[in-house]
Amino acid sequence: MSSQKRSERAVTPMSEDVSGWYNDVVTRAELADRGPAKGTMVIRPYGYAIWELLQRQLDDRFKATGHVNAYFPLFIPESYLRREAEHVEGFAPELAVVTHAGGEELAEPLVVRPTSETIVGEMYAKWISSYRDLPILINLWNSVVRWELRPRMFLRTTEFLWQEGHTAHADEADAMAETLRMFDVYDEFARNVAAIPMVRGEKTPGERFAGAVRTFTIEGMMRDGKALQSGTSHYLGTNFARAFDITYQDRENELQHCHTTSWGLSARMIGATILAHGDDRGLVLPPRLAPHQVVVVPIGRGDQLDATTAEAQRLAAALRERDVRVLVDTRDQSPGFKFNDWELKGVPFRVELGPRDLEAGVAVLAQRVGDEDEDGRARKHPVPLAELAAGMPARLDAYHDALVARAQAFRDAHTAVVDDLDAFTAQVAHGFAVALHCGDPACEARIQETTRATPRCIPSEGDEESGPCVSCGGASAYGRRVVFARAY
RNA sequence: CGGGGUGUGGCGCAGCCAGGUAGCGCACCUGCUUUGGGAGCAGGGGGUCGCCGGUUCGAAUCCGGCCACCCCGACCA
Repeated sequence: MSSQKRSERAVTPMSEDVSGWYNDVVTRAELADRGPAKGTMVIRPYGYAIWELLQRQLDDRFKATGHVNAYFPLFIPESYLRREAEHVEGFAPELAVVTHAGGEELAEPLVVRPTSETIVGEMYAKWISSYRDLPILINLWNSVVRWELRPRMFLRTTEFLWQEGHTAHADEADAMAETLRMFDVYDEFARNVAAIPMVRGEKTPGERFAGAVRTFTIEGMMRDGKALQSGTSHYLGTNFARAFDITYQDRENELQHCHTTSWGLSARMIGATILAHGDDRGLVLPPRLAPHQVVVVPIGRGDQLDATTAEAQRLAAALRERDVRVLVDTRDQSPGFKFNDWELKGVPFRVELGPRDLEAGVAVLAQRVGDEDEDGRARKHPVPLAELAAGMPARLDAYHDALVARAQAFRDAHTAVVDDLDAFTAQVAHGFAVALHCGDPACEARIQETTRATPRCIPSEGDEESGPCVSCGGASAYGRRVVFARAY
C-alpha cells in the first residue's frame, strides 16, 4: 500500500496532537459521534457496550455494599437549587433552565438536573422520620446536564451518563465511613476494571464539590501527563439536611439532622480509559471493559474459508463456555483490513485461523500491546487449538495486570517531588508535581494563572511533611504534600 | 468572551489569487478475479460549494454581513 493511503487511514499521532488523536480514536473506533447540538454526543453501540460493562461491574459493587437503585426526576424546581447557598453558586453558571412548556410560560422555571442532591434531599426529608429509617442508601443511574463552554466527547459534554449515590445517616461517623467506603470502591474499580492506578486523595477547599464538607477524588494520569478526575465521593455534613429539613428522631426522642453523602462516577471513565491506555494505533481496551476480548479472523477462500470459519466458530464456542467475550469476524473484508480495524478498536487478543494453521492444529495469537517486535508490531504466536480456550482467561488476567503495571510505571516516571517554582512549572508540563502548599486559595489561583496547574488532591498516602509553600514561601498546610497537575 | 483555524458528495481534500455552472482519494453499489497486515480491474450512484445579500451577461471563485464547527485559554464530572 502507498504510504499516502496509510496516513489517510491512520489516526493523528498522539505525539503530534493529543486532541486530534483523541477525536480520531473516539470517532474512528466508533465509540461515539458528535450530536447536532453543541456539546452533545451520540454514544454508538461499541462505546455503549463499554458503558454497559462498566455499569454492570460498578453496580455489582454498589449492591455488594448494600445500596439499591431508584430513579429521580430530570426536572427540578429552580427554587430547590437556591436552598443550599454554596450549591447554587457552584452550579448556577452551568444550568439549563426550562421556562416554557405546553405552549405556556411556567409559573416556576424548572432546571434540568445538574446533579440530584436537592431533589433527593426533598424526598429524603419526606421519607425519614426515625433513626429506624437510617441509613438510607440509594443510587441513581441517570444523565445530568451541565452547560459546558468547551465540550470534549466523554470528557466534558453538556449531557453525560453517570451514577450518583445519595445516602443519609444518623451521625457523622456513619456518613464519613460511607464516604470513604465508596471512595475505596471507585479506586478499586478503576484499578481492577479500567486498569488505571489512581492517585487517591482529598480535594483542597477550593476544589471541593459545591456544598460538600469534604470531597475525595481519584485522579488518573493520562498519556500526556495531564490529570483526569475520575470519580468523587463527598461527605456533605448536615448542609443539605439543614437546607431540606432532613431530620429524624433519635432514641432519646430528640430531633436530629441527618448527615448525608453523595458520590458519582461518569462515562468520563471511558475517556479516562482511552487516554490512559491508548497509543498511535488507536484504542487499547482493558479486558474487563472490552466488548470483544478476543476476535477470531478466519482466513482462506472458497472451501478453505468455510473450513476455517467453522473451526473459528468451534473455538468461539469453547471460549464462551469460559465466559470469554469473543467475536468471529466473518465480514467480507481482507484479513489485513480486519487486523488493523480491531487494533484501532483496542481488542486485547486476536486469533488468526488459516488453512496452514488448521493443518498444523494451531491458531495464531497476537495481543494488542505488551508483546511487540523491534518494529513495534504485535508478535504472532502459534498456539495449539486444543489449548487456546482453556488458557484464555489467564491470559486476559495477565494482560490486565500488565496494563496496570504499564500505567503505574508511566505515572511514576511522570511524577516528581518539587520544591521550587521553576521545577514545578517544568514538571506540570508533562506530569504530576508533588509539592508543599500554603493552602491559600489566592495562592492556588496564582499558580493556576502562571502554570495552568491546579491542586488535584492531598494524597491519602504520603508522609507527614511541612515547610515553605512552593509558590509563596508561606507555611505549608495539610501536613503533607499536595499533587498538582494540569487537568482535563 | 479573547486568540488561532476550517466550512466544497458520508470522510479527507483540490479548485478560489487571474469569475464561465465542480474534481480527486477513501468509502458506497454492480460484476469478475482475490483473501496469512488496510486487495485488483471494469462499470456506476451520490454535491442547494455553511447562510443571506451585493457586483456581474454569468459567482464555489470578487465584495459586505452573518452563522456553525474545531483547536488554545477563562468555567467544569
